[in-house]
Amino acid sequence: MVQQRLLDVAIDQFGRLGFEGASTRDIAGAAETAMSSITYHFGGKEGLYLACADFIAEQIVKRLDPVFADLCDPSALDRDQAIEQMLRIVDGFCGMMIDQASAPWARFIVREQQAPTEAFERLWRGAMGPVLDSCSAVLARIRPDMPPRELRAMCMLVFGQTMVLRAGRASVFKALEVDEFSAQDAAMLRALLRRNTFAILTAEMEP
Amino acid sequence: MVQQRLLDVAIDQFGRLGFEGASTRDIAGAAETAMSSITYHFGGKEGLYLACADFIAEQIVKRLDPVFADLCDPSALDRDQAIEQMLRIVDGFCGMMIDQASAPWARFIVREQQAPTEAFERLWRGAMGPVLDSCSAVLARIRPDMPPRELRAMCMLVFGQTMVLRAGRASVFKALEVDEFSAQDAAMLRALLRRNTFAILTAEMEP
DNA sequence: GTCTATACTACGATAGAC
DNA sequence: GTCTATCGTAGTATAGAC
Repeated sequence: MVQQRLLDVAIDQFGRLGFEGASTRDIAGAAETAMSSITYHFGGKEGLYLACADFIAEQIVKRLDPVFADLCDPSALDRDQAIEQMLRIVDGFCGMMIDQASAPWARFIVREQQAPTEAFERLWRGAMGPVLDSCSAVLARIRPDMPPRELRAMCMLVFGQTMVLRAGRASVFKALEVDEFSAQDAAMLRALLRRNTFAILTAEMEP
Repeated sequence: MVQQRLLDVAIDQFGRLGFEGASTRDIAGAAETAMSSITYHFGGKEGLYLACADFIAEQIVKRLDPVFADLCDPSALDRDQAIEQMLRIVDGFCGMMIDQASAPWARFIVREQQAPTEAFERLWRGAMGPVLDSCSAVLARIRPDMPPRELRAMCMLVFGQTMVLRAGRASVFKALEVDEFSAQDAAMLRALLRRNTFAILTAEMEP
């Protein structure tokens, strides 16, 4: 499928070089098609860019689906169940962040966050917003005292611990003195993350 | 100073548009000088880019200096002092991440991390590496049982919580339903972060 | 639907006046 | 040191063949 090949290459190129830096010539070339296919299928460079955002949102939802599948009604969870659920969610994020498959998506998204455009709106509405809603619903069962905005902020901070594995990957590599994560590294990071998250979720309110 | 104006504009443009996306014409124009000044002062586009990295590293070290100033010998700290020190460091990071002044640096750095070049080496050697070393030395006093690589990984995860405030700022804004951080938002985030960090640092080793 | 060919614009680098 | 002028290259878009 030409469209799919174009999307795959475009996500990679836009992620690495940015919207302005990527060239439709190169994208079409790497997708082994003519430059004018972009115009035909997506209406131009910008249309291709937005289609990338939509596609990524779709993929993220698909990737996280198993994590959220058995979470039909968060308000039915008791505290311990909610904690266990939250640990599973964070571990799911962590897996996605460590996984090589998320690299192109992550590059694209991280770049969008720095200077958000219409593409970010689509990413948020399509994937990130719904995920945050689910997370804060679970967290609300653990911290019933917390106001909604604080719950959401808390989710973002916890999420930040996993995000650094992607958005700050070059630094994490330097810190661990490696060029890629070994299975042992991944296991260590997951274990640390689970422990940190558990500590955060179960801490007393007043330090 | 023409050089300084060029650096300021270049950090902004490179951060927003990437190396390939930014144009020396626009940079020179916004810095109110001729395009050929870039060749004269920095040897070309790439020289300017690397000079940006060096300048940012310098600024970060300067910005964090008060936080690390009274940390001459981390190995002399007892556990409680080390915890207090770590909380101060994280709060310092948090302040830097929330501060508008760090926005252009962050854009530049986050972009570099996605596809590291020589500029990232300079950022790491100049600022991030030394900061990590200091942090893990302090953390070692709190977790004397932890192997060095795990200490460094732990620092990165804790750091991730603050990094999300910059690298994932667009998402945090969405989560809090704002367009910029109010003083109250900043205070809430700092308080949450302090509490989370305290919980992580003082948690039992086995969850 | 997919390609080739082409029009038009903007890019980085540099030579040379001042 | 700073500017203007210009060269060669690479960008997007589009018209038209097949």
